[in-house]
Amino acid sequence: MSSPPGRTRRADARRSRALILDAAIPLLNARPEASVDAIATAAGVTRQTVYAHFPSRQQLLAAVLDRLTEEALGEMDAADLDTGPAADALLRLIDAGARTAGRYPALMQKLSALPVPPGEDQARHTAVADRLKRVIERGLRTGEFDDRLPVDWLVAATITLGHAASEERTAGRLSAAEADEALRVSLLRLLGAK
Amino acid sequence: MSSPPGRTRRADARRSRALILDAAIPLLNARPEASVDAIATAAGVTRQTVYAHFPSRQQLLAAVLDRLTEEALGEMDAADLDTGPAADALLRLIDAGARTAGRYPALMQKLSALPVPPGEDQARHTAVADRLKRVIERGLRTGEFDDRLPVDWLVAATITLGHAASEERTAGRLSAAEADEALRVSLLRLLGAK
DNA sequence: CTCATTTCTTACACCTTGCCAAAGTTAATC
DNA sequence: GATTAACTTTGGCAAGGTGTAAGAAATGAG
Repeated sequence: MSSPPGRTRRADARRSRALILDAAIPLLNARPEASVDAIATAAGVTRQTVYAHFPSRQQLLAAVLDRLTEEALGEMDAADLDTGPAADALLRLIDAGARTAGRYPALMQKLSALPVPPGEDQARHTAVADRLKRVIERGLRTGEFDDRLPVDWLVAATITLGHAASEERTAGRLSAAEADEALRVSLLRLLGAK
Repeated sequence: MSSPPGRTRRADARRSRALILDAAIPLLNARPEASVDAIATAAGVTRQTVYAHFPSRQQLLAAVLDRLTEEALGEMDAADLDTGPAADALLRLIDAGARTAGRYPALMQKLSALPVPPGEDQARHTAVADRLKRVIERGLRTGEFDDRLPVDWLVAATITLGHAASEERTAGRLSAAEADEALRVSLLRLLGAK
């Protein structure tokens, strides 16, 4: 799987794994039903090599999701979250996440329907949500946000509104500017800002 | 598909179609990857009969989605939407929709990842969203809601918040009462209710 | 009752997932 | 640099799913 205890894998193994994921992401985004064989071919590798790294198709998809999550986290951490008004930090955070997710819309759609291994999802959810949570909690502490709703709900609602705005934009029902503005106003209202 | 021009189909054909959909819904909800053959068997029918009614697996799933949408619309129309405060009507509406969708959580998850035939989705989206839109527009006219955001965005945001509350509840992160309350407060804030 | 529609049976071609074993290659280690 | 273990490839197999087809049997409509 991702990291069997601590063993050091050979260089070509790591490279193959990376090649597979690198090829899988754009391919699955273009054609979400792409077969394992198609992914292997796109990666310049044999199907059996894929199975050497990922026990099943689903675990491959899970690894793809992990990769994308890391990518998003990278962009998120580039936005400094402890500076300035919590509302602004929140918007920067949402924007960073949306930017990554927006790069692979079809893929995100597919991955969202993945079976949820109870423990594992927690980690991914936490990784993204915790950053959001920290910012929201800062806003609550400083009185910038209203604390009459549970923090975890505010986190979930913020994420889902971010998704919605992203979708309205890619569906062409809102321009990029309109979507940004709608999301901004909506979040401020939701959080009972100021 | 649903209604080839206007021909009158034989009684047993209509019955078979209904049997298939009736069987497909609970089966797919329990096991979203169920094969066409499994669905046919559950319906007491042959696989070829299924293919006689639905050209492909995906079109069968689309028909299932249509069926569920009708079901939800039925419950939605049972709640009278033109009476009392728009906010209350909105909550009744959301609740009706959530009740239907909540009956088949796994299935909804799967169906949400269906390929979207551009024209066709419009009809379904409109059917549900229009009812929401009408209520929201009433609230805007009466000044009950704030009109500084596009109506269509408010509709989309309302739907997505409804989904989120539903998920938080089924995931056990919020009790039913907490979810209701969180959704109520959030919607009122989002809509800028006075 | 007759006929057209619908269903059932049987069958086929094709694709995908997973698995296995043996033979080749490549990188790590001494 | 040679040895050894890890990794990849080649080739192949079984199970199961989708989609299509043709003829026989059943069933509803007129």
